[in-house]
Amino acid sequence: MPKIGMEPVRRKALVDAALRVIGDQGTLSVTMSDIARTAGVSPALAHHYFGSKEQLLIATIRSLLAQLRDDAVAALQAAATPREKLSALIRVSFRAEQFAPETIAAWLAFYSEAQRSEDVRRLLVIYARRLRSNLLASLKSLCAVDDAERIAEGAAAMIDGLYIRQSLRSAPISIEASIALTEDYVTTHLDQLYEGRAS
Amino acid sequence: MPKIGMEPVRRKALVDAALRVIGDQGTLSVTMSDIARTAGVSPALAHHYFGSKEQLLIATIRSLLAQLRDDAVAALQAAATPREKLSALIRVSFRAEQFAPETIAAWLAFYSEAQRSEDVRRLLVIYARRLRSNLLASLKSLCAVDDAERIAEGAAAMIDGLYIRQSLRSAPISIEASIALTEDYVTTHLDQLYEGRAS
DNA sequence: TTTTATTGATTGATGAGTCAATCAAAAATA
DNA sequence: TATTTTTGATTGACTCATCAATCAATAAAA
Repeated sequence: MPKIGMEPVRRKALVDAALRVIGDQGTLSVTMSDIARTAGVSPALAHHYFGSKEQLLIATIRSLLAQLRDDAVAALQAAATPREKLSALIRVSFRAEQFAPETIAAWLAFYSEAQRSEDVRRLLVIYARRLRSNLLASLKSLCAVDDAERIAEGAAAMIDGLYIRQSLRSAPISIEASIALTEDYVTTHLDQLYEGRAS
Repeated sequence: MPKIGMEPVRRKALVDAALRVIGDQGTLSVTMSDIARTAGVSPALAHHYFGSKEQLLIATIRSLLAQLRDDAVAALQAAATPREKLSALIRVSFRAEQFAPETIAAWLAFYSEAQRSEDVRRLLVIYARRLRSNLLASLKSLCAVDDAERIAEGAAAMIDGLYIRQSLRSAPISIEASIALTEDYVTTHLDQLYEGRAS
């Protein structure tokens, strides 16, 4: 079997397998054996290519993040006006794929891991910053900078919060409802800036 | 040493120790030894009183929840009007103690565990429902029921989201800022219902 | 003496990481 | 073309550490 140039193929297979296994089990306490089996290779090979479980996990988060970034970039390009870009960002966050129970479970596991691993934390901070700054960029065209910052912070928090609530699967809020709630937040706060000027 | 009537004392000590250790390490993958040592007893005693690690963890979540409930009840009683009750609920959620990094780390760990343990999930659902219904009760006095439901959902999501973002400790939003953001959300949405009636 | 509290010692399971050995494609050589 | 050498890919078997859970034994109250 050994053909040459297997490395990239195996790396990708292992990363994909890791994401699937983590999502299914809802924890980072999955075994290298589980991941390797899902990828169709031996545990030893996983160690051969990634050196340690920690490194494989980090590569897995990176992959998730890259995917999210690509989606956001594409969505932003397809949108013309700042207001449309805002909506596009919100919609991307709640994509069916992103909002799938297994994906959410994986995110939660990573957040929890970030309490221990500085590397993981740094990666998640990148995600948080990116969401915030993407929102901010569009908002700045629509209102004053300090208002924009406040609204971006609020919208980002609401998006993350809807994720968490989704993870409990109790009275699950639909994707559309989540989008509507976030859109409503942004719209209402933008409108408010140009209507009432009382205290 | 063996004095009689130790059981409740030890149970409490173990639960408190569990919460502290979990908060410090940011994971439920703490050892019974760690917890027992922190509580000043042997690991065997922890098993004696709780039967298993799982049971000790469940008792720990229950304790966190009970504390939160008591705080909420007290805060609600001290508030007179529905609008004041709303503010009180928001403030309780962001109490310094609740918002401490270790407490947040513990919450995250429990959310992650809820993906696996039905018992844990059920307890967290109780928390989510309670927050939502507390908010709802006050909101119903201030606006139409369907608006109240929407606003309660949004406020609850924002509170949870601010927690998550706090857990990353990047550009940490202060307690006051978190309260202000949530208050602003509620206020703006309530006001909006009585001002603009355009599309 | 009986009961309750408590622990040290032990067990059994699990899982990360290592390593020497194997296998087959590719490259070099005849 | 046929043969040998080299090298990347791959794994089974093993080590070492960790940890939950058990249990028999001890000590102090009642």
